[in-house]
Amino acid sequence: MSAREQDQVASDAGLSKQRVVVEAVRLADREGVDGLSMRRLAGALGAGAMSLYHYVASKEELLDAMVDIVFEEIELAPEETDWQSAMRRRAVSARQVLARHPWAIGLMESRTSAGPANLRHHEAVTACLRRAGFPILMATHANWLLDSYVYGFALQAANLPFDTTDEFADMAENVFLPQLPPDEFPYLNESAAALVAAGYDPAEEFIFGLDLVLAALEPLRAPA
Amino acid sequence: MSAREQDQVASDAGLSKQRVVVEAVRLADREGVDGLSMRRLAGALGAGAMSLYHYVASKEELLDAMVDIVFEEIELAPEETDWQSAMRRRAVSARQVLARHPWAIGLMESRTSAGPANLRHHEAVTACLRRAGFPILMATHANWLLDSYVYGFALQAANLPFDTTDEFADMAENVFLPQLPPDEFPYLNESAAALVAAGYDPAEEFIFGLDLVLAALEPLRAPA
DNA sequence: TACTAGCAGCGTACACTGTACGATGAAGAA
DNA sequence: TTCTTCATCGTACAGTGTACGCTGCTAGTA
Repeated sequence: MSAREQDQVASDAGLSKQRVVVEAVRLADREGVDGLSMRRLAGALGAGAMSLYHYVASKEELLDAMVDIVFEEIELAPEETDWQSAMRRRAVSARQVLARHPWAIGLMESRTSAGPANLRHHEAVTACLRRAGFPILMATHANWLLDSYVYGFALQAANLPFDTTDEFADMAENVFLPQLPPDEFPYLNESAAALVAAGYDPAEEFIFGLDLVLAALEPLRAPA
Repeated sequence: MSAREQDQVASDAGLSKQRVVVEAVRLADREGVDGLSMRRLAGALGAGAMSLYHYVASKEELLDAMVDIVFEEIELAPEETDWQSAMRRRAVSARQVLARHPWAIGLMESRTSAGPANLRHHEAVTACLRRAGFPILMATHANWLLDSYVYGFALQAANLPFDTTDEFADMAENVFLPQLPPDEFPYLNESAAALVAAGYDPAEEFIFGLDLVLAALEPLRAPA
């Protein structure tokens, strides 16, 4: 089958691995990963359940492919700017993508194989750090630190029920504070009240830690 | 039922929420969270499947309770030392616990309710930071940064197939390097080779980023 | 044209899941 | 004795992943 015909099929009614995986991502975004079953996915594609197995060896492989599609949405570290700007852009992009597909975070654990998109990111990040003058070991440390921060932040943000200043204030006053006995949790009470009063904005939290980490990494560069 | 009788039941053949949840954690450790079904759990407890529902409203609630048990294993931030030592101890303990129960990391996402053990940790960490002189907003930032690093690191470590210098060298030489075309991934090739040659030890990776973060947070303290 | 091979698609079936419902039997109270 | 309460569990049902094998279409060959 020629490449042209493949495109034809993919954009038409016929199935293809692309179409299956993309629709699976859409379904998981809409209904969560628990709502993703082979039968429902097939239904969304107007096909029979077993037809999917012509494009995907198993549900596990489907999940792997879904995770890799998510990685493809993340901006690669750009080459033309200074290393801190490049790392910041990639981290912010990753955070946005993982906020769009929160199910992908939990899926990364238990999935040993790094997909091709994941590998390309590691290469681009390593390239950026090495060109900025980080020795190999320091670039490895920086890679771990940055990825840990991004994934960990996304993981925490995924189960918090607020994204904006107003939502935070609402949750703090109507849910957190009433549930936290002041004598048992004095500091949490103090914090929640003070953050609400100060108009705390959760959306800015990510950048703060990110910039702190980037600044702390700066001295680890060797003079070029 | 008195507290004594409850203990009796818990330590005897009879069921109890404690016994159910503890056995569920053991099963998940042994077989992964996918291998944990109500029927298998009941079997491990020598009971019928439906008996579990007298102690747990649903499997969701069971998973919540399992996550909270895991949090209980993490050392609370000690009060008697300087803030950096206290934070380091807690972070190292959390990393160890999450390495023992890797399934718990993926479970945290999708679980909105913070259990009591989780709340106690946040209180203890906040208390430590506040006493060390961090203003409320800075303590919040530090909390996010430290937790993100710990969880993100645990998440990454959970799907890596190596823990020691030897395992890393073996994987790098026999799996990574043969799979990475040098022209497409020049920097990853260079890094893998250099790290193997230098006897890279993955076990030390966690402390490096942790100490870097702690040092970067130090200047954010306000003078007491 | 007729025959064939390969292949996309899918219907059925099986072992397994979470759990609703109701039965069973034991223990204690009246 | 009878009644209530409660832990335990058997059965059943809808839904899961997927092995197996049947269709019908298309391309190629003779």
